[in-house]
Amino acid sequence: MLELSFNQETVHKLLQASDKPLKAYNILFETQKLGIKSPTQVYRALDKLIELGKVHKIESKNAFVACSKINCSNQNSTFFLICDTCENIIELEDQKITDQLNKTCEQYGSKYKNHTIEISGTCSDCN
Amino acid sequence: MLELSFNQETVHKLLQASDKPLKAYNILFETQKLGIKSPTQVYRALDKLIELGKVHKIESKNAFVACSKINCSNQNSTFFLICDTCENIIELEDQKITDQLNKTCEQYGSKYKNHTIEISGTCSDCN
DNA sequence: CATGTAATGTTATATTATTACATTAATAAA
DNA sequence: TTTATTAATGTAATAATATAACATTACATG
Repeated sequence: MLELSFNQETVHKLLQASDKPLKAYNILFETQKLGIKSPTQVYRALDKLIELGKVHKIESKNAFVACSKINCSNQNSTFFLICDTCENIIELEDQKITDQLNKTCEQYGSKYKNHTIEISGTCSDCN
Repeated sequence: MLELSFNQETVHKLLQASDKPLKAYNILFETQKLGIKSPTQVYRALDKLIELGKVHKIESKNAFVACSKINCSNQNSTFFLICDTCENIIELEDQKITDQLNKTCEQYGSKYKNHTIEISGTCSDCN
């Protein structure tokens, strides 16, 4: 799996070109001119891209963004600042937060696998 | 708004009685015998309960849990440990994490409003 | 008891996501 | 280079999640 397939590449490029998270059906509409025809195709591409760490799902918005790092693994300390006003999104890493979460998990005897961390607010431009 | 309405109470009680997050349509099926008839009614009750801090939405699962504290406000430091295996969920608060997140927001000039923090893994019983 | 707000009931529909199954492409092992 | 295997595709149908719209009823409070 060195290279992305056509559908994967198409979806990935669209996400990379966007400064906001995109919803699956918006991705579908945008890529229909390029040959993608059904939701299934979009979701399959997204699944793969997420697995590869090239795309993240924003759970609180049911939307998807291209990874802004080189390539995230699932085990990363990634989290998001999301602007309520302009929908801009910043992807961040902070080992301190992940360490703290790990510590908490240990206290409860839980084995940490991965996380969703999404902060809503207003970005510097909007407040 | 001292007391919950019938629909709100019905949905709240069901969630309180459950040790797992419940999905909206499961709530609907369970409460149909009690008089609730449509998705709208369930979602309306959930919206209100969330607003009151009596229920939380688990974004990564599109499911809902009763707040295990007295009553969370939205500004709380709440987060969740979710077991992938048994679906058990633990609601926690940790001011340190929230402080850290706030600090990060400040660095980016963002104004923190609220957050979604969901940790997946396996609980002490399942690992 | 009038008035405004909150909640309800009901129907329809929008949005998000998956299943199922047949086919084609790509990879790599014999 | 054929064959086996895995990955990706195409297509249609449908499941699961959530909201819109509008008419009505309950209810707090001034």
